[in-house]
Amino acid sequence: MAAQRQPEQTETRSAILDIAERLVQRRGFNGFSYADVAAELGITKAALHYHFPGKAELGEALIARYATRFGEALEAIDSGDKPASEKLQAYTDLYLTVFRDERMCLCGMLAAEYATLPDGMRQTVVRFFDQNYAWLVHQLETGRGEGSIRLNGTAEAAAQMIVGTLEGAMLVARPYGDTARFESVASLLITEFTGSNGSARRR
Amino acid sequence: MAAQRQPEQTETRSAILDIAERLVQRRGFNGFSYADVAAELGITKAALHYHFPGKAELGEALIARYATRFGEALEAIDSGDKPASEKLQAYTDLYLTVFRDERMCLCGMLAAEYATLPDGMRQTVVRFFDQNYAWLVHQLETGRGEGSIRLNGTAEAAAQMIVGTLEGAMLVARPYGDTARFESVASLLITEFTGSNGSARRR
DNA sequence: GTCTATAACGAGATAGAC
DNA sequence: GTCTATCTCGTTATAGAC
Repeated sequence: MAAQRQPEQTETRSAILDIAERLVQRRGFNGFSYADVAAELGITKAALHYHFPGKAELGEALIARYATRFGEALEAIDSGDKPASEKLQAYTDLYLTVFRDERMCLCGMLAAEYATLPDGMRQTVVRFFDQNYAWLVHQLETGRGEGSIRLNGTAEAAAQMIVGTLEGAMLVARPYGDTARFESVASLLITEFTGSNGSARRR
Repeated sequence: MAAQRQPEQTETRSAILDIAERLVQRRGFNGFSYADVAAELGITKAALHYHFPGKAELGEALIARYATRFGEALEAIDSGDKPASEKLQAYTDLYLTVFRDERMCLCGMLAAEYATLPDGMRQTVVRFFDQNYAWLVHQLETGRGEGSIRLNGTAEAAAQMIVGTLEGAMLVARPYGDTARFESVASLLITEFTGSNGSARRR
């Protein structure tokens, strides 16, 4: 079990993705350039084009990796033996971690820029959200069954509200750079669907 | 009462703002250019620079006008003799109108691009959100007093949740171009704070 | 895999005529 | 106020050497 990496996942390739990911999450897909990535990594722009022929391909690879990792995080949450309400809390913590690093959710950022994205990236963004909705619907329905989750409408509508609220809370808290702003919204959201406010609020 | 316009508000100037506003709301501040505006208006880029010396000044004027109009809409809602719960419903309808025109809220879009904005624009964006929070806090506290609004936490936290949820609902519904997605989230939000779902949902 | 060099284009901006 | 002409710079991308 020596190899931890996938074939074709060179270190340079993943270093490029790391840097580009942070730049997109902070500045947007239209707010960064190959030159930014190259400078930070200490190689030339031409070398970048070897790994990713164009910005569109880089963008798609970015979303694909992000979705894979997010999916793994969701699986990890789901595998625990906890009530759905606590899994929902863990879900909101994923967003909190992103916000704390002064980033926007990658796909939230790309949703804003959606009209300017190449076609391949658009489809990949939609798949990311679909993945989130499917996971949440499963948790919400499970939670409704076990009594840890309270729903006023369909699980689908609730899932859309959860994703929308978390993405929006990140978005509007960004100009204030204020984690407490994000956390208080997340806390209200948890309260809405569980009747309690999770473990976050103390006073 | 002949003049309806402000001094210095020429028709060209406001036509530029109209076009640029729509472009920013659909494509983002980093996703449009002077050339786009000029082409659509049928003048040259140089003429644009006469009205707005640089993109930063155009951007600031854009937000300032947007905030003024939004403020007028809020005043109009507030002046009606209705319970706060209905004023909150009217508030969500403002967002719905924007979404129906395939636009993002101007300042929601700019919040995503916040890290790349010139300083003057940043401050103007923050003022827009502060204006919204102040109006909502007033409505929520009034509504709590008259019994039409139910709050689980502070009015400030609720105001942040409302803005966050509406901005986020617009954001994540954009890739799907689906008004129903936005509406169902807005409806759940209204339910959360009033106990009823407003006038929107029928089945 | 990474480099130098350069092409090709678009963006924001300015000068000066009309 | 709007134009033509031009400038400078940044961005994406390619060719070909090492």
